[in-house]
Amino acid sequence: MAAATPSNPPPLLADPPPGSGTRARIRHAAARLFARRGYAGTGLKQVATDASAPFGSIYHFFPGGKDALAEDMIRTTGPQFMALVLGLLEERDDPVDAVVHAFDSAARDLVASGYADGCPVATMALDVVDTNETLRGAAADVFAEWIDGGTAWFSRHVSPDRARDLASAMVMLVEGAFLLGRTSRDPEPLRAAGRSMATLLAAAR
Amino acid sequence: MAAATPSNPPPLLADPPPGSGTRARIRHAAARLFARRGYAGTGLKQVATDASAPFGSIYHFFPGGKDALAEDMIRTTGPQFMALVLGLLEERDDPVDAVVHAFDSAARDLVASGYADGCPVATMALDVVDTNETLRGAAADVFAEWIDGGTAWFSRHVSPDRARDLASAMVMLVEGAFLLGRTSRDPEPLRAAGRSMATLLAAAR
DNA sequence: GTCTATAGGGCGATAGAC
DNA sequence: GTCTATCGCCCTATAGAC
Repeated sequence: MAAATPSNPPPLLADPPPGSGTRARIRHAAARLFARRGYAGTGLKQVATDASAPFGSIYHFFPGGKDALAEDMIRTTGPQFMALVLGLLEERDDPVDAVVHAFDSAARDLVASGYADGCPVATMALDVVDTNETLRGAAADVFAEWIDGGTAWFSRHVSPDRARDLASAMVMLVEGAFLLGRTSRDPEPLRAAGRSMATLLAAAR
Repeated sequence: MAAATPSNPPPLLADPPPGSGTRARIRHAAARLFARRGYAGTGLKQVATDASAPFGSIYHFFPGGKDALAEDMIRTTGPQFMALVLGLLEERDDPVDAVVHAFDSAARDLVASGYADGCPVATMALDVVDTNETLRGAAADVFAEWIDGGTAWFSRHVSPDRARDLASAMVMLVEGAFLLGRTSRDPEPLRAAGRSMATLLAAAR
C-alpha cells in the first residue's frame, strides 16, 4: 500500500473553477500564458481575453502592470509546483520508487497537456534573466526554495551534504527533461531523468 | 599529460573578428541577442545596431526575416556548442575526470560572461515551442544531435544502452545547471552537475 | 547592393465614461 | 468598481532612393 493517497491533483495550469472572481481568472490566464510563451511573448490583451475580463481590470487588480503580474505568477506557481512534486514523492514508501514514480507521473502530465505545460518558471526565468532584475530575483528565490525543500526530503534517506547534491540534481534533471520533452514532443527524457535520479539516489545511500 | 591540447577556444558568443563582413556581423549579433533575450524579446532593430549594419541589410542577407535568422542561429550555434563540449572532454584522459573538467570549465565561462551566456538554444526553444513549429523542430533536431554525439562519446567507456542514458542525463544536467546558474548568478549548479554526472558515469562502468 | 523612410499593426499603459 | 477608447511607442516588414 502506498504511503499516501494518490491525490491525482488537477494540472497546475488547468482552467480555473467556474465562478472564480475576475482577479483569480486574470492570475490564472497570466500564469498559463507566461509559462507557455514567456514574458515578452505574452500580451496583456491576450491575458484579458483568455480571462474573459476587461482589459482595464488587469490594472485594477495589478496596479504594477505586467511586471507585477509576472512576479505574482512566479512566486505563486513556484511553491505550488514544489508541493505537487513533494506530493508525488509521498505516494511511494521506498525513496527510489518514489523518485521514479514522480518522473513517470510528470511524463504522463506532460503528454496530457499536449507538451504545453512543463516547469511554470523556467521559460520566464530564461526570458528575463538578462533584462529584468526583479523577476530574475523572484525566479532565483523559487529555485532556491525548491533545492531547500528537496534537500529536506532527501535528508530523510541520506546524509545532509549528499542530500543537497541530490536535490540540485533533481531540480536540474526536471528542468532539462521538461526542456527536451517539450521541444521534442516526447515523454522519454522525463523517464530517462527518473532512471538517472534513481541511480544517483541509490549510489548515495 | 592531457589527451589533447587545452585549446581554450573563444567564447561561443564573443565579438566577431574585426573585418568580418556584414552578413557575419548580423548572424553574430542575432545569435547573441536571441540566446540572451529569447525570440520575442529580441528586436531586429537591436540586431542591426549591435551588428553595426543598416536595418535593411538584415532582409538583404536573410530574406526570410526574423524566423530565418532564428533558424540559422539555432542550427549554427547548436553544433558549435556540441563541438566545444566534446573538445573539453578530450582534454582529460580519464572519462570521469573529463566530465568533471568540462562542467568546471563551463562554470568558469559562465562567470566570465557575467552569467549572460549559457546554452545558446534553450531560451529560444522554450520561447517558441508553443508558437513556432519550424523553430521548435530546429531546436529538437539540435538536441537530438547532442544526445547522439554524447552517446557516441560515452560508448567509448560503457555499453551502448547505458551510454544513451548517460548522454541524456548530461544534456539535461547541463541545461538545468545553466538555468539555475544564470538565474541565481552562481557557478555552483554547474559544479554540482559535474559531480552528479561523475557519479552516474562511475556507476555505469 | 547599401541604406533610409515609412507603412501597418500590436504593445503596455492610461484617462475617463458609466 | 467595471469597462472602453485611445495614446505613444516599438515592432516586423517593405518600398524605393542612391
